[in-house]
Amino acid sequence: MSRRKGAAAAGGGGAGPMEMAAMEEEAAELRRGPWTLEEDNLLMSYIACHGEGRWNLLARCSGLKRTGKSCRLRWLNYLKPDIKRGNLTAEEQLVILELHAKWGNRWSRIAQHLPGRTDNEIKNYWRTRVQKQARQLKVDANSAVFRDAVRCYWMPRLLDKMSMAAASTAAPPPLMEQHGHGVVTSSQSAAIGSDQLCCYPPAGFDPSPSASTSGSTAAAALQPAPVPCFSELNWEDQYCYPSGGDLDGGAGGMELDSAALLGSLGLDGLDLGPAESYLPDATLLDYLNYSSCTANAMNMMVMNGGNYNNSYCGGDAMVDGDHHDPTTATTCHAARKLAGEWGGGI
DNA sequence: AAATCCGACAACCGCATCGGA
DNA sequence: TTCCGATGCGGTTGTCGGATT
Repeated sequence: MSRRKGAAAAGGGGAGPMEMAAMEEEAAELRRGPWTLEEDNLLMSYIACHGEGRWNLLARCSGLKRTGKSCRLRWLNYLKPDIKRGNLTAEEQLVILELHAKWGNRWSRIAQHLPGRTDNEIKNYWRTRVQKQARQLKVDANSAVFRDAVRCYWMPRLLDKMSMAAASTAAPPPLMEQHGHGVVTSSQSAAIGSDQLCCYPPAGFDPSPSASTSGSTAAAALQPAPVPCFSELNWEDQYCYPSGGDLDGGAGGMELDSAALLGSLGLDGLDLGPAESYLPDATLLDYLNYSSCTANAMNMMVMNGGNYNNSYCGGDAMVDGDHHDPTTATTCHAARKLAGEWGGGI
């Protein structure tokens, strides 16, 4: 990189020799690069006395040999007391993915919806992790194909994590909140490591724009180890109970405990009506083999205003005779019901 | 153990916008 | 209305530390 030498480069035309000399002298004194502890303390104590703003004045009067811009950035991105540090939670990642799909690279706007996070941090997250996934898929991070991949495979995995974190801590599950901007997550803090992104498509995903849903070439490119899906965590142990018949009507099987499932989703008391009115017929094996995720279905439905995308799983779960997941079906049904109760304006 | 690679993030830069004189 | 300094925003790069060879 051919980086310009600080403010010295800004000293363009119009200035006389004396002024130029003064500017060069000033520029020569300006510090660049990483901030020291002393500089941080100086900046913090100045702001404690005089408040934020007027950064150029601050830079001149505080004794810091930094530009006003540099001071502002250091304060906003690092020193400000309400800055939240550490890995982005699954929920925060979800918000970023959703809002970026909506607004694009409007980092500061996105940051406004993530208290304690800076636009710089979000931007870095996007560039280092999200774009990496796009590169592995060999698609543009801003392309519709990649957005679909994010929505259909990445977001559900994040929602899985949220569900799993909720289950492991016995804390209340994610509650969907209705915000003006769209998504919507609770305040869980399921912090995950930077290496734990889970964005892998199922077999059959092909990112090429002209491709159909078969013949995956990109699945192998997405390397993060799959995180166990909600449905892989013996959901039938949690939300089913022994009954005289399978869900498909066979003998000696399990029946879905809708109340328990809805309770896990924070939707206690939601009246779904009779299960047979929306649950499909299928064998338990079908359910176990079907890697759709209950909480995902719920959240995705809510995010999409009840218009669940069949390419994911919900539509199939409701109508496809080969693949059924009663938990998904239940939550899809619940989401549609909620969408209706909320006036469809989710 | 040393060299190299790579990811994460702090920091800088240029440009756009805003607001006051 | 215009000018100009201050501020905000997004793109890009430098640096550091851990992982890998």
